[in-house]
Amino acid sequence: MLKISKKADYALMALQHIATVQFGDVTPGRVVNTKEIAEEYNIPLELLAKVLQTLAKNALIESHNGPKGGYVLARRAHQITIAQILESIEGPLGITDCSHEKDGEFCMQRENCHIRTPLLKVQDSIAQLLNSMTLQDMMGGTPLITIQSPAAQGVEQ
Amino acid sequence: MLKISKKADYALMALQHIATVQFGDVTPGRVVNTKEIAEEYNIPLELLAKVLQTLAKNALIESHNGPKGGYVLARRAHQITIAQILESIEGPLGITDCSHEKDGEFCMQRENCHIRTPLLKVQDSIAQLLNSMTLQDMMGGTPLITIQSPAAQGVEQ
DNA sequence: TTGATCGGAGACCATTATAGTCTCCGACCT
DNA sequence: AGGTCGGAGACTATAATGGTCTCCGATCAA
Repeated sequence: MLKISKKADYALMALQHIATVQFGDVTPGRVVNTKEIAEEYNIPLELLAKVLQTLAKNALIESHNGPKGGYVLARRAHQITIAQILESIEGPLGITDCSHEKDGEFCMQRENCHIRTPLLKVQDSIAQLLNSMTLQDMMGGTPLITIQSPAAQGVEQ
Repeated sequence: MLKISKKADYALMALQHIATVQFGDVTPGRVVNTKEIAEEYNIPLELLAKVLQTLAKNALIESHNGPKGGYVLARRAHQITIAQILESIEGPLGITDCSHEKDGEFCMQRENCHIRTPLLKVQDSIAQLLNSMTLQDMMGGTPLITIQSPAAQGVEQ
């Protein structure tokens, strides 16, 4: 459950790769093309192409046409959050169908629904988590954040 | 993205309802049948039936056959976590395909994959969150937990 | 200036997951 | 014994997913 799509997976791999190339020690600032990433990670070329195009449209990367073209990060790695990446590909975070109900839209359960509010809290927590992690956290072996939840203590599993 | 299924939604509503009836002030200990829940929340009866059967199989509720039959919580509300409910319906939490890879199974990207470890951390955090919330937290208007993540401060959105 | 190399964009397709329905069975209480 | 309940399975329609194919336009370098 709560699985992210392959496309989102590919997006993360690609951005991690671009970030590493761009801000690494070997060839800093180099432009990375789709084929290079596809081959490195065994991702279907054309599918990855669409993913990268989407990321470019969402201004996470910049595209350069023509020979020697490819992609470069649009911002520094620590300014690109995991949430932004995932949302670029999969759309806004929404635990439930009613997370983004417009005015006048109501799900069939709404009138008696008692779980909407708590679920939105859960969603907010996940959003916080995904917004607190950046591309930079996925580079190198830097230790990652762990969640401290007040209610977490004393809950046996 | 990261949406839970309708079935899982229905499971949460149903359990919240059963818990409220069972531990509420009005008719404590009463057995609740499928039809009652389906009508209260506008859930398709037969679909809800399957959901409740699954929950029973996973020992979250106990079923009683025959007239005057129905369901009762198998444990007290604070001993049933949101994680347990969701996993009963949707299977184990898994952000990525490779979350539950058995020995010898490898996704095509595995050999060069640099995002697996960080993603598993994210998954752990979400697991913690869902395990720290119980059915009881969904009853009444009790304020719910909020996540405190060390990296959360100073991250602009 | 022309051609190979890149991204941009769209239609298209197969497979799977989801949401929901229908039918029949067996347990049980009265 | 009959009506009320859950148990279980097959079945279907629709949508999302993952992936492919084709054509276009930009661009650099020979």
